Amino acid sequence: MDKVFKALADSSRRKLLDRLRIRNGQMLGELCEGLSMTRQAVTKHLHILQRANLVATRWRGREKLHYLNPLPIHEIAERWIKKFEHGRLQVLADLKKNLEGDTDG
Amino acid sequence: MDKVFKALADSSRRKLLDRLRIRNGQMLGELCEGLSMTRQAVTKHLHILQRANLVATRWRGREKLHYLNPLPIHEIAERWIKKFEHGRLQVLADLKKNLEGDTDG
DNA sequence: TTGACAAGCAACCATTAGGTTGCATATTAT
DNA sequence: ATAATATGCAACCTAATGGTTGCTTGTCAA
Repeated sequence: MDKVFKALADSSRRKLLDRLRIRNGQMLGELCEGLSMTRQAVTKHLHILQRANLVATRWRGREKLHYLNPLPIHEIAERWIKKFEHGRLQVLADLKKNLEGDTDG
Repeated sequence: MDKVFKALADSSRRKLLDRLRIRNGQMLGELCEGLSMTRQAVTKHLHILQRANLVATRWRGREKLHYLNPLPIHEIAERWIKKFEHGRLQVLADLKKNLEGDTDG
């Protein structure tokens, strides 16, 4: 779980995931196109995404294809974010109450 | 958006949010209890959460109370994660197809 | 088989992040 | 007033992060 959060913390990596969502199965070179970063930098980002299990790869000859795995993101939504969404209105009510009602100082 | 992702990337900070979710409106000292970290470290984490708009504060005398704001988390779920959940099954189907069906090399 | 292409590996660098320590400030209770 | 409490501020340190460069390896096409 921590690896996923860490992986998602960088905007370049989120951009890479976005690209794969739009077109899955791209090779490294394709993913590098248009980015102001060296190939090596992209490689490192992709490795981090792989270690977080957000990206799976497959060789086709000399080409390495990258596939998005949205499951970890789904799990975060399910196991973590939902906790906070559940209490959303409640917490907002609390906040309002505390910021307004309690202004006695 | 980036600040929120960055803020959520650290497990200590996620823990602090958890604590506030369980009991909202805690002061610094309370949030420090039981953590193997100095008060200053916690302060820094809370500042990062504040800058990401995940935590709001309010002074009551010399005590600084901290309130959870789950809205940014909700927005991430809405604007970002849903994109990936939407295509989840599709992408998994693609992945399966590409990993199995195409094994001609 | 030679050259071009796709990617890997390793060393290095600058910046940021997480954490500590020491001291200052403001509020409360005695 | 004084002491204890609750927090802030600033400097400092180490390790991790994001990035670069140079060189090597493997694969495909001519």
